[in-house]
Amino acid sequence: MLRNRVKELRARHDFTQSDLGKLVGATRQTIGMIEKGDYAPSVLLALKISKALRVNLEEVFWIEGEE
Amino acid sequence: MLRNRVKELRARHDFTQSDLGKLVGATRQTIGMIEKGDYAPSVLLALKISKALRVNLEEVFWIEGEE
DNA sequence: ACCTAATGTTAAGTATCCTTTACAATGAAG
DNA sequence: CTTCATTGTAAAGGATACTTAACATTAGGT
Repeated sequence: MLRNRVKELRARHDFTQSDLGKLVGATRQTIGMIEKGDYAPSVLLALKISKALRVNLEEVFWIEGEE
Repeated sequence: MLRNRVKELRARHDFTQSDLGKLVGATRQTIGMIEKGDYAPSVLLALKISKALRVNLEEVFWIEGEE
């Protein structure tokens, strides 16, 4: 349902999962799970992630199948 | 921490809490709680809400105190 | 071959979201 | 004043997010 580009955008900044986790106040496991698509983060964490990756939230997270 | 303009934007569309809830697949109570700031929705629900309100997610939800 | 950083992946537990049900408060319309 | 739609609120429970801890795998550097 929810898709994301966290892994791609994180790599673009040369952040490790740990780096990004620290930047947004989450664990590396949480980042890993989100990248894998295992679960959808809260909007709070999603906002922090998109801010850390310097893009709009919709460029990181979007609903699969929307037009 | 998380602030939002759901109530204001919902009124602008003449949606009741029930209307918006049905549009996004949530209950009116959930919408009410979000408007009240009682909790931060999932990014999935937040995306659906911003889509129903026809604005970018960041125009509906934002982190208090960011520059 | 060894060491280390990074990632993958599980399991268990805590925290938070979200629903269902229920009842109260408000306000507009008759 | 009554009726109805809307909203506020709260408790209980189910679903999901997130953490901590642990161990495995991969890749690079020495």
